[in-house]
Amino acid sequence: MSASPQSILAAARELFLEGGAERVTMRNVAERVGVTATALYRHYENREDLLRAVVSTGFEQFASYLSRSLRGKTASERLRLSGEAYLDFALDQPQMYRTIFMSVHPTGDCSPAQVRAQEQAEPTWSSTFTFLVDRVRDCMEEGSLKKAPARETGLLLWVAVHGLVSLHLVNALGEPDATFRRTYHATLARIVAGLSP
Amino acid sequence: MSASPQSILAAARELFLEGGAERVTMRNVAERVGVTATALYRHYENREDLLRAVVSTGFEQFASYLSRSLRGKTASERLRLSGEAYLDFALDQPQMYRTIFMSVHPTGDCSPAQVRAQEQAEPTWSSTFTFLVDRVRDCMEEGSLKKAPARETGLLLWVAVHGLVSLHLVNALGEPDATFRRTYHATLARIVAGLSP
DNA sequence: GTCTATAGGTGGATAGAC
DNA sequence: GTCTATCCACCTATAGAC
Repeated sequence: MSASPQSILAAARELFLEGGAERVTMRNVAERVGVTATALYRHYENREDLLRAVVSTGFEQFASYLSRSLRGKTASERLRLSGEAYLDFALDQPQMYRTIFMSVHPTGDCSPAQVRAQEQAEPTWSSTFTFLVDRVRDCMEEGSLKKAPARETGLLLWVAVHGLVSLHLVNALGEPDATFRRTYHATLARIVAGLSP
Repeated sequence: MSASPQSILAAARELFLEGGAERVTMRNVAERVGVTATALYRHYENREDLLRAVVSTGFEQFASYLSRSLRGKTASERLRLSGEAYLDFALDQPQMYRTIFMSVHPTGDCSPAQVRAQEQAEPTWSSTFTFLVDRVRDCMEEGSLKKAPARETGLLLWVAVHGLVSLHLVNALGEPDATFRRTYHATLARIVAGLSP
């Protein structure tokens, strides 16, 4: 059996999507690849290193989901598509969403693992926020949103979107995905209505 | 040394507030109480039992925070105080907030631990939601909120409040508590403005 | 009620043979 | 590159002496 970094990463990713980070143990990954645990250390320094690679793929995927929304022809269409992309990612990859947006990434200097996790996570948060603010600004220039500080409006939208998604992902709303999509759309529509001219 | 159920629970609670459930191990608790781990089994059946007791205190505390808001004299004052109580709880007991509102409690029948956790959690979610909806209905009758389906408006407010709090608790907003309080108030004010007559 | 001793489990990581 | 053998750390939980 030959184990490439790619095959190892793929196995680790599978396990992660199935059951989150805790499921990604050297032993579990090795078993799925078809080698022993020690073999993995030829390709990844340690578990933390492997886990970081897994989460990296998640960050990239999230960014690619969001960027799809730029294909919209009008500013308000692009904003709508952003909301859609955000929802799609959360429902397609709930474990990734939890890791990126629902896990603690401390501010203070802590363990090296957490410091590195934050270095990855922070750009994702701030670029998510920035992306939304840009969509909002476009809409304000286009006239489809009331003029207001774009950062405040962007935050308001992010908070609503994340609030909905994260409550759904812990089953606090008690809705299946399909029903939740309607709740999501309806709630956002009401919020956007309050921000429209 | 004598170890009462209370002293054990207190130690477990301390550890939980410091570092979440994972820190609550029989060994850690025992060390803090001043006995050996095996002694704990005289007072709690097992770790799950002890952890459940810890989380129970959190649920009760959350309920007591919320109920304080009923002292407000007008409906809109009570709604405002509810938002304040929610924020206070989240900032006072972030680990508890995470456990109650940011941890997965699966819908399907899973391990006994998760089933029991859900039995505890679900009433808390739905009673939180119901509590908010009641405040909203009061406000609508009072005329301080536009007439609309109270459940939808209540959900909208819960989503906003939880979105703000949970992003703050994972440090996604990069604000210290004091600054965040202002962001919280400002954002909610804008949302409520959109719902006012 | 609390102790010591102990069983049995999961997981990360290394040394050295092949 | 991968294996076996092994060590270490940490956890839950029980049996039986005191």
